[in-house]
Amino acid sequence: MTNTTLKKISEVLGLSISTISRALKNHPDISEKTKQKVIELAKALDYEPNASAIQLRTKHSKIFGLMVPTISNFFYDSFIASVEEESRKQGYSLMILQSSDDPEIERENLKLCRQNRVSGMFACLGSNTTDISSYLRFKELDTPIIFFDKVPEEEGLNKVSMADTRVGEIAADAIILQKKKTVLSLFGNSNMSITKKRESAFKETFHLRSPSTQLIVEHATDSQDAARLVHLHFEQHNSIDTIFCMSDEILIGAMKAIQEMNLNFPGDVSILSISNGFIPTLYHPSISYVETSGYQLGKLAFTQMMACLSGSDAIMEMTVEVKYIKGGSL
Amino acid sequence: MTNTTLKKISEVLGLSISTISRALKNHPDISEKTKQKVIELAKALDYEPNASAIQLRTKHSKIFGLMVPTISNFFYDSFIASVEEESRKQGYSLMILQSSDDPEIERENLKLCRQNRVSGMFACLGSNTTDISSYLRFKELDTPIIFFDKVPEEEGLNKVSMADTRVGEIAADAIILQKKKTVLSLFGNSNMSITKKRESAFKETFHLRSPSTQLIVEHATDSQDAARLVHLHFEQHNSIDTIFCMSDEILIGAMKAIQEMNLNFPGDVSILSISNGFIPTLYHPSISYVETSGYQLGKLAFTQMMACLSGSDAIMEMTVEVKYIKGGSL
DNA sequence: ATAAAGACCGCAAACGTTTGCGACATGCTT
DNA sequence: AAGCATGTCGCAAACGTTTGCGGTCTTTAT
Repeated sequence: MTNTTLKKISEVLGLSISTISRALKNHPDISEKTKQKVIELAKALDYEPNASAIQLRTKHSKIFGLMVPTISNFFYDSFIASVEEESRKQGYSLMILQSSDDPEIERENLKLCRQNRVSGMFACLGSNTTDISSYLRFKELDTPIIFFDKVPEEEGLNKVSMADTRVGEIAADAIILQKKKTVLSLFGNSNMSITKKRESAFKETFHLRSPSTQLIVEHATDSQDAARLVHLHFEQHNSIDTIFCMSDEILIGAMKAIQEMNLNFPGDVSILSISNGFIPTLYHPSISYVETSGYQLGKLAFTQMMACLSGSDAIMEMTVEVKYIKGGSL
Repeated sequence: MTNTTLKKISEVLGLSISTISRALKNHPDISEKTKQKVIELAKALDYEPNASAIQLRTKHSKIFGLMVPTISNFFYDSFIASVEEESRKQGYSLMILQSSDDPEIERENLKLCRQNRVSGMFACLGSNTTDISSYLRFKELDTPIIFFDKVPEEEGLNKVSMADTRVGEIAADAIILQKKKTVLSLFGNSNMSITKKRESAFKETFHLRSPSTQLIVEHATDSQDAARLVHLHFEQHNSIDTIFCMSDEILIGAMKAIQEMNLNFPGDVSILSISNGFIPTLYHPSISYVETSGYQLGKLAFTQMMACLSGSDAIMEMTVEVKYIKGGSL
């Protein structure tokens, strides 16, 4: 079964290729009669325009690139789902790549996107990405690039992220309000800007409003590490009354440790997390959390992308607002 | 910043376009000296081949299409991650679409893939998809299409799935082995072949090996519905000693209900689930489950895709083996 | 009757590659 | 000296579209 092209239709109908093309796009130059004939035959022959040819000719790929460290992640997958949804509505497709936190793969993937001449790029930095020159090439090519979640610290780039300092503040406030004395605070990889922001705001808030609270700060590399840290500190301090987890991954580890130690919450220890809400509601009572929604972030990123595409050259750094969701654990 | 093309390089070097093209592909016709010069300049000018032009010329898009009902799902996202990983290694990109279980969107997405002339298609049917003619068009175009997870019942198609009847058997066996008397069995949407297979194998096994076990069978539409059903049956029967959940979604709902009723497991009730293992290990003790790995299924789908692309015209229906993972809940 | 104005359509170039074929020069064999 | 193989390269067509421009024919106004 050979593909049907404009040429084939034109030959059957005895018309020129350009007429067929125009007829299918409802161009005013073409008479209604021929339009009807063309459309009919096109349908009969299952004509589907060749995207490559159109891209080559028009230089509009109608494809967005999207890179995340990993797709299997509660935050990213909702972000992706959100962007995919909007893209589809606007007639764009998504090309999704995962970097696996490997700078080499990251570069390769970016190259792929450039070669496919994506119309725009959504990008989340890997945790150990230091050189962002590969990202900057998109700017040289006038391809808008929107950084999300883990964004570079350089100025002059389009970024959307959760209001991470607010996240830190709100979390700290919630804990302070409950008059907690000793809180084990678990953060993620400390060279990510997201960690820095959340951590410094968190600490700062305690410093200002409740300097007497004892803060034990740790950095976990993953779930297992978080569990290890919780075990460790509960063996040493028996005074810990609160655990704060800056991400789902860390929360999962912490909860495992708590259940293994047969601790009740909020009886024996209170828990607060930062999450999109899915994981916290799996537990009983549900975990209190500061909400960061990948879905909302996706919407924001998309509108920013559209703004760029429609000619706005303003560089924007936007954040989506966050709120505290009270569960039963704090 | 204008894009650099073969033409531009050729003009600078005073060579023909074809020579540039051949030099960059290490064609034997070109002398080492010119190759060096060309490669050097190409690098200096940040030459990146235009994928659309290549596609148009060679008819190889090097892009796979992948459609799932939703990306935000423990099973699918690991499947996607798996396929993405392999694709990248083989120099392919992935175009990911979600149908949101809407046949209309499903058709639109498939059209998009065809227009982009994907080299192959990975597809999972939506729960209320009945007409698969839109999928079959790929076959007419000689584009391999691999169905996974929720596959059509028609013959003569490439399919990979979990060994669903085995899944049902193993689950039933595990319950029988523990001599359970009354089991509340929660399945999903009953017009999906995956549900049918698991359910009939499950029932059949009980029928053969333990006809005295009382089976209460229900179909839940989602997590909430599963929770509702558990509450409902526990108010009526106080003899239920086991709950079986055919998916993560259902397990989550069931667990919520159990925790709300303050039931201990496996003390008050035993639990068995079908899952990739992530959700079951969040609870304590961890839930026993029959393992179905999206990751493995992805690998299998990919090898089948590669087989199709390398000319094999054998239609294959393959399944990945499953095993019982004993947790503490049964 | 003639000119002007639409209405309708075709020509051909262009987008950036790949590739079969032929051209030319050089060195080697008889 | 003629013939032949070999090493390097360029020509030009093709992939499937889009689009500026120009052409023809019919209609309408003068």
